[in-house]
Amino acid sequence: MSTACDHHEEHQHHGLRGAALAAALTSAEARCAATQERLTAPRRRVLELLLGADAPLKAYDLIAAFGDRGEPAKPPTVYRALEFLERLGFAHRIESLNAYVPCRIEGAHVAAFLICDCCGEAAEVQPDLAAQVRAMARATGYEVRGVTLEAHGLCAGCRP
Amino acid sequence: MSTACDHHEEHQHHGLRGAALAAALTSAEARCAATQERLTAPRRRVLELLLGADAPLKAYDLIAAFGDRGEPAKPPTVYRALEFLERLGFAHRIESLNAYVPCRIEGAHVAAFLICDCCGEAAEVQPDLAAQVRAMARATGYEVRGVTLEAHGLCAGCRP
DNA sequence: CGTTCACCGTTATGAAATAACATAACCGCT
DNA sequence: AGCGGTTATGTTATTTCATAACGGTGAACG
Repeated sequence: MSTACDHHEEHQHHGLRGAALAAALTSAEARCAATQERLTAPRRRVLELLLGADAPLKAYDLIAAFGDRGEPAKPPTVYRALEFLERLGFAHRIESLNAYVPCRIEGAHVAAFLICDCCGEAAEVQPDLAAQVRAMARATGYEVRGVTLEAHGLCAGCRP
Repeated sequence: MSTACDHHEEHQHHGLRGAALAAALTSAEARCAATQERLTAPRRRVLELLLGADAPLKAYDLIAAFGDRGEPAKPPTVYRALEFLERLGFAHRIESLNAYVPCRIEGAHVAAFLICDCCGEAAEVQPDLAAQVRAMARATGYEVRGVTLEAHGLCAGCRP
């Protein structure tokens, strides 16, 4: 599921549990309600799985974990939920991993990640690159609609 | 092959032809020779296809176009060549498209692209984001090994 | 109360990438 | 030349990732 890091002790968990998880889901419900969007059962379930995970999840990880007692979901169910969650800003796709993470930085932003190739951690950060990319785009008449920024390397815990 | 742009006349060609293509390949040979690397037949062929293309090519486009008279290559042949070309800096993978382009900016750099979602053009640019990403990384002890930056939007020719 | 629209479940298929193993070319050495 | 390590290629098969297409269901709206 994730590239395990054998030379370091277990990483701290990032996934939400119990009350924190429930609170995050309730918050998501509220944000949906505010914009006439519906956090339906499969969408909610996929968001729950993402929020509870300690590392980026692949689509087929979600498909396998979807059911309550081992029954997997059908691929379109999960892909449709992911599409919705991305559209509303609840989740991001990490292109270079074919994997998904819940959004960790609420509010308007360009999603950017520092990905550890050893332990699999993907830290979401908030770069101020809008200005630069915009400047470059303006020089050529290009209109930016979205930016993907993904750094690969080693996190502090995995550096030698 | 590329998302055609029906509301604008044909785009200028970016692909190299004839003498320019031959010169680029010869230059690549020279750069390989200087570092004890070998630009073998399949590698050269894949590079030739990338250099001649007007837009990012998918791996299976390369596989289909590989042979002289329609015979496709086997997937590993092309994937291995692409791996080599990326390692030497002759080509880049665009993660958000699952596609490949020849490197258009010689020399050390972080590859960055302004991708037009309408006509498929992918302009390589040279952002000065190393400083920013490095600063962010240093703050958390993260060691950067590579950065993917891909903007999606509309190029000047495709804007309404 | 019926239409409309978004959403869902399901089957099937398509597209992208790699595993695993066998063979061949290159290179430096004696 | 002949050997042996190394690098690259050929080949088959499989795995992983993603979407097309279609029919049914239920909330929302006049």
